[in-house]
Amino acid sequence: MTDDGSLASRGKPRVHKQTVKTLAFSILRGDFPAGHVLPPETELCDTLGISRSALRESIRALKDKGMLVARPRHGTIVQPRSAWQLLDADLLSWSMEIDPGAEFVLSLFEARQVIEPAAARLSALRATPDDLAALETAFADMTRAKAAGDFPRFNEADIAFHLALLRASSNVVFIQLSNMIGTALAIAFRMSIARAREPGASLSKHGDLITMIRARDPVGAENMMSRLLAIAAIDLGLNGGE
Amino acid sequence: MTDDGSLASRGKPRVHKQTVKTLAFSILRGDFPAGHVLPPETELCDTLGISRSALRESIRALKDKGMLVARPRHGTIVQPRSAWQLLDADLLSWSMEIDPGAEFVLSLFEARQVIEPAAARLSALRATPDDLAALETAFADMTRAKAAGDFPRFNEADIAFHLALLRASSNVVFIQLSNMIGTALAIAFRMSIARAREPGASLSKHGDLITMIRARDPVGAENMMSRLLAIAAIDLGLNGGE
DNA sequence: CGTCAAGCATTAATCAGACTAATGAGGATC
DNA sequence: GATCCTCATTAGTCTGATTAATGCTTGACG
Repeated sequence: MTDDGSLASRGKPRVHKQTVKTLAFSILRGDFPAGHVLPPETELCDTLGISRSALRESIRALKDKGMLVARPRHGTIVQPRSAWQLLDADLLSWSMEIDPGAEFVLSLFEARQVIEPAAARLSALRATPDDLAALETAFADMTRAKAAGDFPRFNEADIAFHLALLRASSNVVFIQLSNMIGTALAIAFRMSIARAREPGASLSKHGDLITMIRARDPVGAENMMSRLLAIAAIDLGLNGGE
Repeated sequence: MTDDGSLASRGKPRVHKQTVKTLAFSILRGDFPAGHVLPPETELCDTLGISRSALRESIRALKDKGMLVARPRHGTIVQPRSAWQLLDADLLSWSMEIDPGAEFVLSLFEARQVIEPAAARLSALRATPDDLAALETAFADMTRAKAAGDFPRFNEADIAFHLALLRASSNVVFIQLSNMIGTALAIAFRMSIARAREPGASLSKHGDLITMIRARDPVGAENMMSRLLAIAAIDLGLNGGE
């Protein structure tokens, strides 16, 4: 799921996976605009130099993501963006790799501002010792990475922290949105880099949040997370939504 | 996407789609517990009476949903629930059809309590005339259906209302969660039926919500939606989360 | 007896080509 | 002009053969 062919991710460059990415990128890049019918299967097989089974499995994947629809006699046609399942793990990472788009970035952050405080509240009510340990570990990694000036590693630990928080909420829906949150954080990091800002100004707040959760203070945890995200919003140059 | 073979949904009973459902149901029902390897492709083809291409496309779909993982020499193994992408449209409807599960239902409702008030707030800021018209139409349908005592139709209109609200928020992430919200509402409706309760006690609140949005009152809209959901929580016998 | 490497067997992944079915277009019929 | 029939196009399905990945067995070696 997380491995592409680009990085030598231990082993096996499956054909259809590569094809899926190729086709998806073509669509994302706009080579095939919405409503456009792409060439017949046999022709595409020729172009891509693969067999029909492999191509069909690739197309199946893209159909399940809402990017394509196939009908006999008509061909395979590209669906408008509105039909895509943008929260799909693959689609999310691809569109991030190409170009997230300002509107999408804003939507992601708005969603974080709503979901993460709620997750913090629930975590304060339900977090298990294991959950707290995961949060502590991530926080320790963040602290260490910042001290070392290793910002990529800091971002990684930051993401781990927020995902651990979602898991601690014990809410299945929130946990399922981990991909979205993780992607949003990765984008935020890249934007910070682009602006030559130092990320991690809110490090101490993360520690305070753990304290709140440990103290079983749902209101405090929720507020702390809101404040944390408000700082992040300023860092990103967003107005914060209010 | 939305059509199954069960209902005569205008035309074409595709083989692999039926197979996907069959396999998914077997897994959901627990015939194949997590970690279990299902029979080799050739054998499964025999059992199901289909060709390998069809079976393979079906398995691809389930792999993309996180339910299966295939490795040469080992076979295709069933993944634990934690690896499944539960917010996937198909998976959501299937697990609802089989058995939602109390924990999952609670998670869905908690997510609604967080997301929908926020969507209401954003709608008050951004709703276009078209969005308002969609809300009005859905509300009118609700009113009419309730007057006629047609509860299934009422539920349908209710879902349309909430989806229109998400769309009016202009937040891509919220819009993408339409499936989840719709499913949650459908479950809520079935639970109400099971308890022999009359749904729709909060009808007037929906109208008030439209008024708030029309008046561009974000705080009022958010509060109204929260109250509306609190009523729904009571109807469902949930404690409401606070 | 334990360790490691080569070969073997199993299974998914891929390829190749034919056949089937759905469906819109265009022509024949009235 | 409208209706029905035929046909061409394209995705869907089937069949079976080949390739590649990988755990397991086996046996050599220490």
